[in-house]
Amino acid sequence: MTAVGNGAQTAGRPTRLPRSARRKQLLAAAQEVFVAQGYHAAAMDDIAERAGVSKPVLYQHFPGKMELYLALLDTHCDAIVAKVHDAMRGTSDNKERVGASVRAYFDFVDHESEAFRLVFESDLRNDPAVRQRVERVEQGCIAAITDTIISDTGVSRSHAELLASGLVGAAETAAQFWLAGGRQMPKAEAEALVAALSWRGIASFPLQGESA
Amino acid sequence: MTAVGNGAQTAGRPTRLPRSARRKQLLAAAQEVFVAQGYHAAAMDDIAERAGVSKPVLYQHFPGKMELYLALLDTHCDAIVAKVHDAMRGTSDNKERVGASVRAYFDFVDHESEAFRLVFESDLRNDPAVRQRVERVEQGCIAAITDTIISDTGVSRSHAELLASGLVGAAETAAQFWLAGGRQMPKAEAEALVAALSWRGIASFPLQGESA
DNA sequence: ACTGCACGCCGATCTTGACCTCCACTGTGC
DNA sequence: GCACAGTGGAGGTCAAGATCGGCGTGCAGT
Repeated sequence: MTAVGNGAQTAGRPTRLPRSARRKQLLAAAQEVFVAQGYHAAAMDDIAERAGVSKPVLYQHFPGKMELYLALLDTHCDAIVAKVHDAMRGTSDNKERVGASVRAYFDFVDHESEAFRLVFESDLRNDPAVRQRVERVEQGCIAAITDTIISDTGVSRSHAELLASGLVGAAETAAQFWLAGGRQMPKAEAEALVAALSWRGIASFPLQGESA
Repeated sequence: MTAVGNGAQTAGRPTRLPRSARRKQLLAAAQEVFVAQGYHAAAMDDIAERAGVSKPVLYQHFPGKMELYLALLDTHCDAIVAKVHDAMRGTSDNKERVGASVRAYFDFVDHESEAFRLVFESDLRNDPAVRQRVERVEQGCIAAITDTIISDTGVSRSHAELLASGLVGAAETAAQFWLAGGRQMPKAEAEALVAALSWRGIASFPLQGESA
């Protein structure tokens, strides 16, 4: 659908690309196929065909299917964590922070839904290398929020982490739901709703110290 | 680890089981292998060996790997939805409902972590049949909560669904986090924390009607 | 401008691994 | 003592990841 570079290229014109450009094009094609089919169902033939090249070219750029996938994953893994970090550092108003975090997730889903699905709907979580990276993303997001929760509410680290995981899960699942439902609601409206839910949930926490 | 029925059985004693019992045992063995290895990495040989039988027996009970997996999935899919439904119908106090729902997730994770991982960490979400079932689970949970939200707050269905997805995501992710972290906190404590977060988030919603 | 070279690319192929069935054995009822 | 039902291990098939000999194109040197 959203054509990669040159898409299905003319049979008579085998375009000759410099290595760097070819590599980027291959990554783009691989991303489309991996997202559409999942890792296992995606065949190297599909990726090569999508890029308009043959398989040997693929193997001249990447040692194997797994390395190709990991290269893609690494490209996007830091993005969402960085966005959440920015949301935390961008302001000192906690309500704003919650809103910005939620917006970060929805932005990610809205503008980079492919990357989102690649990271959060990966069918390779069983693989140690992939698992490590995906968990690192969620851990990173949770950690960023955890620190703020601790410094502003004083709850214990373990409690703060659990709360942060809940908030992250809410934003993540809601964003995913909004995307899966076909964006049936303006993005800003969905963001506001989830932000309100999250903020009301977390806002009053310092008031009631929880007993162990 | 958690031995299935008779575990690795003695080579000299080919135990003879009635069909029903054999089937249940095969399902149990398959569940262990699928959870431990994931669908793709799990080999039919492994499952047969784990059950202490040979492959033909497996194929006399299930037509193929996929059917075996689906049978397993179907066994557990309804469980979590039913628990959430029960949580909704068990009381008319909404705070209790939130607590019971959260407890449902944590119970599921605590007592049936294998089933949980089977459903929520499946590496077959791309397969239409599996995708349908997993989405049906989440849709079912969301729907159960959605109805209550609508009838008690009067927000529009689309808004209620998004809120419900957020709550479900919070419970699900928090439970997963709690499990992944090695249950570093008493279950009741974690439940109470997440329930408090969710309840504070959703409780005051009717008060502030959101503009369309 | 003509020729030889080097390089990126492609079609066809190999091999592995996993799902799915066929021949020999063992224990039981008459 | 004998037939028989059900089990266990060895093999077929196929898909998909990974790889070799040819081809065409752009460039340097005379």
